[in-house]
This record gives sequence, C-alpha cells and structure tokens, in this order.
Amino acid sequence: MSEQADVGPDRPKGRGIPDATVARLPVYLRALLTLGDAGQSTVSSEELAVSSGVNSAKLRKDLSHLGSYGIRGVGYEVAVLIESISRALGLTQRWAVVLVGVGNLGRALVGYGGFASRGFRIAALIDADPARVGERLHGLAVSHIDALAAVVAEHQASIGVIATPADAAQDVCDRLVAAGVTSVLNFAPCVLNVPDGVDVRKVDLSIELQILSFHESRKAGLALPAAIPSQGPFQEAVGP
Amino acid sequence: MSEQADVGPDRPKGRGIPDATVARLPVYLRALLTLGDAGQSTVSSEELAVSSGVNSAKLRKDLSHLGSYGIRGVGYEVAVLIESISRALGLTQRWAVVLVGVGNLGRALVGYGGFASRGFRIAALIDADPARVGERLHGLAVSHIDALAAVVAEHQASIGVIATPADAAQDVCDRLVAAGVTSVLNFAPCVLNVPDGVDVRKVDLSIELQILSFHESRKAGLALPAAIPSQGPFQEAVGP
DNA sequence: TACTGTGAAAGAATTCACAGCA
DNA sequence: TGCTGTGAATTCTTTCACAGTA
Repeated sequence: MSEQADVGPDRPKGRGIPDATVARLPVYLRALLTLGDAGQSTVSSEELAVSSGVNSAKLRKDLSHLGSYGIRGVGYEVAVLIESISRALGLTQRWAVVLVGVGNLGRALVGYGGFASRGFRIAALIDADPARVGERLHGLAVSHIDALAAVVAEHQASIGVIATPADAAQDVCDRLVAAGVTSVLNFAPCVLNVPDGVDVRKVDLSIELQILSFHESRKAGLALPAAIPSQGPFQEAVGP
Repeated sequence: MSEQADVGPDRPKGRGIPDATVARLPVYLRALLTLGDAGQSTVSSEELAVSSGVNSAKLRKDLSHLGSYGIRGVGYEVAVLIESISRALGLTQRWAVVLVGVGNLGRALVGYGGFASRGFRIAALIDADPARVGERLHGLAVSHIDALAAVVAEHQASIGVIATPADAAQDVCDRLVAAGVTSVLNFAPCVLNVPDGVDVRKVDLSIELQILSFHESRKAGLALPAAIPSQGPFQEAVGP
C-alpha cells in the first residue's frame, strides 16, 4: 500500500524500498539493538540473518536498499546499521500515537513494551465509556472520544491505534482520519475503509489462529490421509 | 514456512493453496458470516471483495483454489462458501489452545473474541508466577508452567500462544514443542527458533508501528523534502 | 581470505481480460 | 445478460552465484 512514486527527489539512495523489505527492517533493528547491548560492534550478514530468522542473501539484499554500507571481508558496524535502519524507518523522530479503546486490550497495549521503544510515545488515551474517562493509566488520563479531534490536533498525532470492539472501529477510524491521523493500527476484528493516503495495518488474533489451523490440519492430514469425518457431500459437488 | 510438499495425496482439489490465499481466507470467512447473519444467501465476487477489502479478481482466484463453485451469472451461495472455507482452514474441528503468560496481554487475549469463534477453545492457562497460579479467568484456573507438558498432553493441545515477556519466550516455546505443540502464535517481541514441522506466527505491536512510521515519514518527506533535522553526519559516511 | 553487493534466474502473487456458462 | 473461472501477462519477491574489495 502506498508503495509507489518513482519520482525519487535528490535523496541519494534509500528510495523505493520494497514493502517486503520494510516489514523486515524492524526485525533487523531489534536484533542489532540486542547485539549492541551485548557489546558487539560488528556483525556479519550471516550472523545477523540467523538472529533475525532469515537467510543471509535476503538480509544483504534488504540492506542494499538502504544504501547501507558494510565492509567486505568484515561485516557491518552495528552502530552504523542501527542508525541507518532507524533513519530509513523514520524513527529519528518521535511519533505521537493516540490509543482509542481502553478495555482489556487497550490496557495491555499501554503497558506493553512496544511504545516505549524509541520512535513512539502515547500522546493520549481515548474511550467512549464515561466510566473510564478520567482514569489514569501509566500516568495518562483517559479522555472522552468527543475530545478526539482536539487531542489529535494538540499533540499533532499522526498515528492512531484502535483497540475498540469491532462495531465501533469504523466510526473511530473515520473520526481519527477526520482529525488528521494518516496511519492506523487496527486491533478490532474488521475491515476498515479509509481514503487514499491513509495507511492501515491490522493485527488480528483470530486470523492468525485460523492460519495456524490450516497448517495444523495439513499436518494432521498427512498422518491420516482420510481424516476429517466429513460433514456433507462436498466431493460430489466438485464433479469431474 | 512449511508450505511445500508437492506430494498431494488423493485429495481431488483444495491442495497446494498458496500462503497468500490462506492468509486471506479468514477475512472472507468473517465477511461471509456477517453477510449470513444479515440474512443474505448469495453474494457476488465483487460484493464479497469489497466487504473483505480486496479486489474481485484476487478473490475469485483465491476461491478457485478451494475448488469452490460459484454460479455464473449469480455469485456464490453464502452457506456453501462458509462451509468450504471452514473446511479448507481446518475449522471443522476444534483445536485446543494453551495460552502461556497471564499478564496484561494474556488476560486481554483470554477475553478477546478470537478464541470464542468456531474452531478454537482455550484448554489451559499457564504462568510461571506462583502468585498467579490458581487464579481463575473466564472459568479457567491458571496452572504452573511445570505442569505444561501434562496439560498439553491431557488436552491434546497442538496450538500454543505465547504472551510472556521476550526473555522467557524461547524457553516457553521449547517446552511447548517438547510437549507436542506444533503451532505457535508468538506475541513476545523476539524471534523464536523451532524445529522443522513446527509453524510459528508472530504478532508484534512495535514492528507494526515501525512499518507505519516508515510510511508516515515517506508522506511527510513528500511534503517537506529536506525534513528531518539530522542527528549526525550520516551522509558523509556514505561517500560518493 | 572472508565477506559484501548485486546482476540474473527462479519462483510467487497479482492483475488483466475474456471465454464460457447459468 | 451478468457473472464466474482461469490462462496469460505483469509485477513483486526470493534465491543463486559470483565479481569485487577491504
């Protein structure tokens, strides 16, 4: 989504990074931070690849998109790569994030490590339930949803996280977008419609479980070829 | 991962469904269940595609992998498609799921709708903290991690969900796998190593945020080409 | 020597566009 | 007529394999 624009301005390199690469850069970054904390100052593509759960050819190709320079015969400088990836991901600035929905999941997210990592700060917590408004979580007071536009404007938030029930999600999303948010992370189990220029990513427990279910049943199927009791005449419907 | 095996047994069709398709089937299924609840009995590829946030060509290609038969000139029967997708995903049986880690996130997951959906049941809750053992959540008592193998065996659980801190995750994963679990859903922010035959999927808040950050900074960059205050002499390091 | 960076080849996924059927 | 199912074309991603260099 939104990965086009061949118009690359002056920017020397780092342009046109493929989506698949972008999705892996955070993984490399985390591995690098761990290596750095452990005092390691250089790393080979093979070692970093193993730490990141990919193969080294893919890692090198990915890094080549950043115009990141390793040292042949040696590897990469950990600090240089951290800087380079952080910059590519736009983590050299701190994004203000607004979290909507302070139920169980929302609470868990507030406490979760993710935001603490460099690059993000929760600017505000929002909920529709008056009983929750005013409550303090990790030092932040919960605001009412009617204050959403004001809160987004105040903090110049461009990222919104939706942790509401599914039936509220589209409305919340619309309000976020109207208030100026241009990236949405959706934890509600539903599809969100947004105008062009707004990015949405979704995190969905039940979809992940269903994908695992598919692979599980494949494995089970290999063990006992004619498994599944069958629940209806599916075969006949297919025909010759 | 684990998507190979060209050895397709007898099974007439429904074999070799591409990963990308498998990842979308749950989305279609959800849309179909919603349509079904609303009393709709047939649906066109275009309508279902819109509800699912994809285009209709992709939808039809995806469904063609199931050998699922629509009716030309009309569309698909909602009930037939639901059955067909459920079967392809292995949701005609109920998988027992073991959830490890009953902190904020674990609690949120227990209450979350995902498990309630057909196809899954939480068989057990596990934690390492003695203070949490015995506690009841949604009618289930928390067991100690030392009982993990016994619990997995008792319930024949094949799916494990890890909602522990990152530093415990690999150990928990090893124990799950040793106990016989062959699919893992990992919420801990780290890479898990597993033997062949075990599938892992990860859900990672901070990775998702970082991907959004990338797109945000691209958008911002288009507006003001020479943005970012720069934090160090990166350009020079790159050289001509 | 040991490693990176990268063209070229292979493999997936997506999209197009239309034949064919209810 | 209006829709599905699908080959063919296209685009994206991964992998290979090796030239080049610190």
